[in-house]
Amino acid sequence: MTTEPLITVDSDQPVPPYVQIRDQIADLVSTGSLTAGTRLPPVRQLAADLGLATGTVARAYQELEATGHLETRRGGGTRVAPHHGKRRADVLRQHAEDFATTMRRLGVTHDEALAAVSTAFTTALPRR
Amino acid sequence: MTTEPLITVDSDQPVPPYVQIRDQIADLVSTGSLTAGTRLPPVRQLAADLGLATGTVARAYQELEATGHLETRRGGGTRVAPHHGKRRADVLRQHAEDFATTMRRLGVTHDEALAAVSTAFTTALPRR
DNA sequence: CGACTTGTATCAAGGCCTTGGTGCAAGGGT
DNA sequence: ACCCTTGCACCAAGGCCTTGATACAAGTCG
Repeated sequence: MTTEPLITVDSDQPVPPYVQIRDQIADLVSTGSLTAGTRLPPVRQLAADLGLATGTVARAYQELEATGHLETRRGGGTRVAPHHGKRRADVLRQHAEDFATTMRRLGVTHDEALAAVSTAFTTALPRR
Repeated sequence: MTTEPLITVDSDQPVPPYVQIRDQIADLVSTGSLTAGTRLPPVRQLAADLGLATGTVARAYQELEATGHLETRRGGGTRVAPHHGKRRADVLRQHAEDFATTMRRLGVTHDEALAAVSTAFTTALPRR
């Protein structure tokens, strides 16, 4: 058997393929599973592997470049962008702010929110 | 001029009207702005006020009943459900778990996450 | 410098979701 | 018991988003 496929797409899921690809790669980059400079398969190859059109994969790559996850050069391929350290911090802060905003909207206090997160962290069982 | 409209819909926004209605009411209930037993306008009236079809408002009410925010009785109107205290706790826990899951996925530590939330809470400026 | 690799642009086709409008059913209030 | 209020179901119309396929442009590498 070949190497485990980097990306998989489940057509049963309601979320469109290009989003699945985008989010999966974003995760791999954010978690460090894909290090800076790592080259990704060309759009045609990945599209062929997944049974999709090139434009679909291209859209995923494109949005990932816009968010700073990837860097692309025509003829040179697509690679993981170098500054993902700083980006992770931004992503973390963004998530924290969204969470805080939601909590305030619900009328949850600072301490209450922290306690909930702490509990969730220890309890946290992956539910996927 | 009449009383401040409880709900408003902005057709320019990309999010569909029924979602806008649903989320706004959900917020009002969660924050306690609408207390248990408070009666909401009939679907026809709210629809007329907003320039929408009855079915659109009905859908919002329906989903809110499914999530436990509201209770509806034909002929009796739609009212805020009584147990929103317990519900708020559930919602809080759910958000906390989602946040924790995301943080783990990003490889963020327990302490790091708590610090980020704490910071976000003090910084948090409403962004609407 | 030239052929090849790779991402990009474009446009039509298809599907999914949302909305309007109308008629119906259930329950409330007098 | 009756009439009225109110939510619900249904169905067709319209719009937005996504996809496929193909042709094109821009770099790369020998």
